[in-house]
Amino acid sequence: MRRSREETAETRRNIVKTAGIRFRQNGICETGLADLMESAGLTHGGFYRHFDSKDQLVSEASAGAFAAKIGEMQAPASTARGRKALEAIVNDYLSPEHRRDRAHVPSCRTRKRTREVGEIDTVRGHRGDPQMIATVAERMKDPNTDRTKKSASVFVATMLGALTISRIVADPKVSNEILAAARAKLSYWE
Amino acid sequence: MRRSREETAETRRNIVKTAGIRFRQNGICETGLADLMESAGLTHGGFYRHFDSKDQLVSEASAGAFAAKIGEMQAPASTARGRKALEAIVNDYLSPEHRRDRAHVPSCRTRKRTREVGEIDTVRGHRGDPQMIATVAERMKDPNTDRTKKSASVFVATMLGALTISRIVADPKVSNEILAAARAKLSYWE
DNA sequence: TGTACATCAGTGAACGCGCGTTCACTGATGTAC
DNA sequence: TGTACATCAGTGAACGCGCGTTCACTGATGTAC
Repeated sequence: MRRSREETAETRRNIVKTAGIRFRQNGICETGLADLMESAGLTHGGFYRHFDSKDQLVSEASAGAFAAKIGEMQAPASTARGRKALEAIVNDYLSPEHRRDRAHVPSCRTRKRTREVGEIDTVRGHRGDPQMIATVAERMKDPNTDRTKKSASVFVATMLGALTISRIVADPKVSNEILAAARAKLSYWE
Repeated sequence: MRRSREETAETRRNIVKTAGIRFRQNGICETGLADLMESAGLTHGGFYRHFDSKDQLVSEASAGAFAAKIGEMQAPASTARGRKALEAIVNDYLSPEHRRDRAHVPSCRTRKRTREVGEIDTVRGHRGDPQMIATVAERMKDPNTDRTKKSASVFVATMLGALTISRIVADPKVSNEILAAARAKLSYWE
């Protein structure tokens, strides 16, 4: 039952979109291809008409999620500068919604190779340079100075660490307190 | 070829010790039981004379590593107080040696269940309460106040985040700079 | 515009690999007498 | 202190499960004429 070009493209987009959702909900390793394809309304055999491997899908889906995240961060941030801009980033990054994201589970064995994805991409960007640090630095006063770059990197570290701990801690009350404490600290960062 | 009680206990200790090393070097999932047992000078069949499952070994090995880490942290920390004590903790936690540790890869599928281990245990402790935060709080002035507890949790978040980012970043120079920036920031923490 | 053939999206089953786990077996240690 | 039997640490092979990947097949779309 061959499909038209449009239908094919639509199916592919649908798979990527579904993957984005499932990866976030259940984690990447925990989402099997059969599962995923069923969610997308297909059988798993057809997967390889669209992708060379699960790895490829993971890359594509997390690239999409990454671009969306950076875009989100830059949208409110670009209207403001300094304190306000950073606040918007922090509030988004240290939000309960982001905490719930499960696509961050970092390592997954596909055949021989190990791929790292998820949260890491958000921090790192896709070419190895820590893009999130750059984004934060841009919003600080005196960007491009060495001092600011260092400050931004520790700023991001604090966000990432707080998010990680908030995900680890069992008690949701304690977890929220940690996020709040980090937000407070970051609000008068210098 | 039954072994004497002493030999048996020795073998068991040897397995746990070897596991500690291998897990740190190669990660937990990446260390297969066959590999591991061979490193310990045995064949993998005998593993189940000593442990019910790989999970059990992982728990035991990381409990050992965890205890050692906390002990290490508390040893120099207990001689000093305030700034000095924290400095010792930070220097240890944000050291290149700790960065090289690969036992932190957090998620691993063993049959049906998913176990989280490694770095997480160091932060969390073994009963769900964030033990590392408590350890840091104790070294601050006015411990037991709410303010200090919050400060300590963000302090630990910053350490954890900086370590995580330093592990992600490809360029070792940048990686070191991030660790250094975090150490600097944490040295005048209030 | 129609016809004939190639293409290929999607199906459903099977393959294969890694790796944790089990098992029959061996022979030295431990225990009962 | 010796003897007979049970136990069990360690061996090496086999099992089994999950899951990514491949494959023969189907029939609608795309293309050539």
